[in-house]
This record gives sequence, C-alpha cells and structure tokens, in this order.
Amino acid sequence: MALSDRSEMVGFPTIRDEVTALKRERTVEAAAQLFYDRGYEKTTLEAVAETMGVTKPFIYNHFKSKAELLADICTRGVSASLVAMEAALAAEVSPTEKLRMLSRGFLTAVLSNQRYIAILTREEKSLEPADFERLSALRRDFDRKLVGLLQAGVDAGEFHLDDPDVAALSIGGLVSWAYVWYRPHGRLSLEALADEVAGLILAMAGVQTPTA
Amino acid sequence: MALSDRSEMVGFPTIRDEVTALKRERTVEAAAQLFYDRGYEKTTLEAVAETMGVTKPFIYNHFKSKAELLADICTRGVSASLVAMEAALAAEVSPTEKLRMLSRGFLTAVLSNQRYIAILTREEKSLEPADFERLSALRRDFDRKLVGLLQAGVDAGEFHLDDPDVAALSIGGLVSWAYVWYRPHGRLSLEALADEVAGLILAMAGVQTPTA
DNA sequence: TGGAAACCATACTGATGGGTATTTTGCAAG
DNA sequence: CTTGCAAAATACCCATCAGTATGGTTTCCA
Repeated sequence: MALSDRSEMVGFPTIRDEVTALKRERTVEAAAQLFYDRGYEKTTLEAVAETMGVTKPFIYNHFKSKAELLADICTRGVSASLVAMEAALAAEVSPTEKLRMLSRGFLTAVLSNQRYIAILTREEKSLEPADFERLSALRRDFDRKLVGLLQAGVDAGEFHLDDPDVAALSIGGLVSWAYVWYRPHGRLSLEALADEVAGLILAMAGVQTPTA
Repeated sequence: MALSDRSEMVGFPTIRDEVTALKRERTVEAAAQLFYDRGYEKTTLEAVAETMGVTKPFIYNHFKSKAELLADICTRGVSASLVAMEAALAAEVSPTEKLRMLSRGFLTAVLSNQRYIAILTREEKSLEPADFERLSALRRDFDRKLVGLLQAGVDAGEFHLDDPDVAALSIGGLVSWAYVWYRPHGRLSLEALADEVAGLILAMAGVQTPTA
C-alpha cells in the first residue's frame, strides 16, 4: 500500500532480501539435518525451530508449509546432479572422457549433497504431488541424457554394452546409493573415491583400458 | 490352565498355529503394500485393517506394535539377499562364477522383494533401535562377504580391482537401487535383467571376458 | 523522534492416530 | 442346548503436532 513499496523495483534492493534468503537457507540447513537424522514425519517444526534458537512462526514466515520446506531440500540434490550432467555433456571430449567427467561430477554432487539426496530418496512420498512430479521429471531427464551418452559411446566404438538403458539405470543406482555408505571422514577422500568409482564405471561400460 | 494345553507339546499341534501364521502373513502383505504406496508414517493401522476387511484390534492380536510389523517387513528383503549370498559362496566354482551367481541371485532377491526392500531403505529411521541394529548387522555381514569374494577373485587373478571395498559398496548399491526403477511387467523379464546386470558387474570386476 | 509495518513469540486449536478397555460374537466341547 | 473361551469388534483415551490468532518488539524511514 505504501508508496515506497520496494518490491516492485525488481533486481534492485538487496540487504533485506539477502537477510530473507539467509534465513531461508539456515532454516533449510537445520531442517535437513533433522530430517536426515530422524526422518521427516518424526521431526516437528518446533524441533527445527529450537535448533535455530527461534520458534515455529519464524519458519512459517518463510515457508508456507512443512511440505514446501521438504520440497526445497529435495530439489537440491537433483539439481546438483543435473548440473554435473550438463557440464560433462558440454565438454568437447570423447564419450569416454565425458563418462569419466560425469562419474566424478555425479558422485561428487551426490556426496556433497548427501543429506539432501538421502531425504529425497526416503521421503518422496511426503512431497506434494506437484513437487513429486517436477522432481521425477528432472530424474527422467537425467536418465535420458545418460542413456544418450552411453549410446554415443557405443556408436563411437568406445563402449561395449548390450543394453544402454539397463547400464544407465545401473550407473545411476551405483552412484545414487553412495549416500548410504559414504562417511565424510572415511578412509578415502572424496577425490580419491570419485576416481575409484569413475574407474569402475568405465570398466562397466567396457572401455578398453585396464584398471588404472 | 486346562490339562489339555497343547502349547506345551512343541513341534506337534498345527492347524491352529497355521491359521495364526496365515493371519500374520496376510497382515504383513497388506501393510507392506500400503507402506510401500504411501509411506509408513502416513499409513494408519486402520487403513491396513480396512484393506483386509478387519479392524485394528485384529492386528494387535498378532503384532504388539506398528513398529514390530515394520520390522517383520524389513527383515524379509535383507534375509533374501543373504540367502542369495550364501548360495553363491557355497557353490564349488571359480570366483568369477560365484560372482555371476551372486549377481543374479542378489538382483532376483531384491526385485522379488521389491516392496520390502523399498520399505527398509525408506523407513529404517522408524525401526526400533534393536531391530535397526539387528538389520544393520546383517547388512554389514553381507558387505563383508562380498568384499571377501572380490578379494578371492583378485587373488586368483580373475578380477582386476584397485579397491575391493569400494567395488563391493558399488555392487551393493547398483543392485539395491534396482527396487527404484524396476517394474514387474517391463521390457525385460527378471531373468533377462539378471543376466544383463550380472554382465555389467563382471565387467566392472575386470573379468577378462568381452561382453557376451 | 514519531509512527507504522514487518516480524517473531506466546498461546491456542483441531484433527489425527497409536494403543487399549470393554463388549460381543462365534466356535467347540460336553 | 448350554457352557466356556478365544478372538475380534466397538468405542474410547490421550498424546502429539501442523497450522494460526493475537499481541509485543524491533526496524526502517520520514
């Protein structure tokens, strides 16, 4: 109502918006930690608020429902994976090197978003139908692109695969499942792990290079 | 109290016990279907009872809590996987053939227990701590045995792997994740799928056999 | 410095659902 | 037919929690 309504000046004002964004971010982080540790349905928004030192209405000022918070969390892991996919596909290298890049980038995306990936996997039934559909579409997009990459490698004579569809699903599963067993301070660094896994995936694709 | 108390005559009486077992089994099946479709926390025991044409106390006559029902469901998938593992290890064949047997058997176990595996993966946070620990131990046992098999293959010069631990986790993930994408009446039969996946896993292990 | 608006806390509501006390039913033996 | 018992149904309790109405407090600007 006020004349000095800033919300119309798109792209301009910031301080306030940045504060708002920060609060959203902190809320997502706190919620993700608890959803990851205890599960979505067993986590109350009051518990989330408590770990942040605020109360429930604080959350409702930034998210319209618990499910919206969940959707925000779930979107992150999928988006990161898709970014890795796009980066690999955009590189001007052979299919073999694209698959290596993808494997490393995808695993890195999954593991540096471990909580978010875990929550998506476990709690997808709690998403609003619209969000569920949106995320499913992103996953299908990822799978489609992976099949395309594998097929290109087969056509180029670099990969040897009977069935690129099954291979794509297998690779997707191998990497996606890593959220289950990965521990941040384990024996191998994320880098070393990414190299190992990329080697396994290339071997699976039938690339004619004996294991490094 | 009655003199003719049959419950003491272990190994004998059956009809009544079989009826009880049947009721438990039907309850588990109905619950698994709903837990799988809607999620554990979003499924009420009343809904489970309704699909069976009974009411809630019926369930409480056979299970002491909702969590016990969940534990029963979750145990099935892990047990089936372990059976497949034992069968492969017991066979008197080369590591390569053991790994092929294991791959086929493990995938078959996962996919013919698709609902149970999905529920275990998604709802493990809702298990009683004791059940969670018991199932975690079974999974660790499975992983340990898989590492052992891979190491034996490396030692025999049949497999070529830098890091059997990472390879074991990768194989475990590849197969376990299949519950996500498998559809019973899809393009490939379970048999054909098992062959495909076994081929991919052998390639990943560095077995020197060009893809079939 | 005044004033308003955004923001957040306190306190509440309403519905849901796990679990149970009590009653009823049905079956089996006498 | 009747008595007895197991098992299931009806009806209930109560703790929990998503979401909200209201009132105080800080912040931002004139």
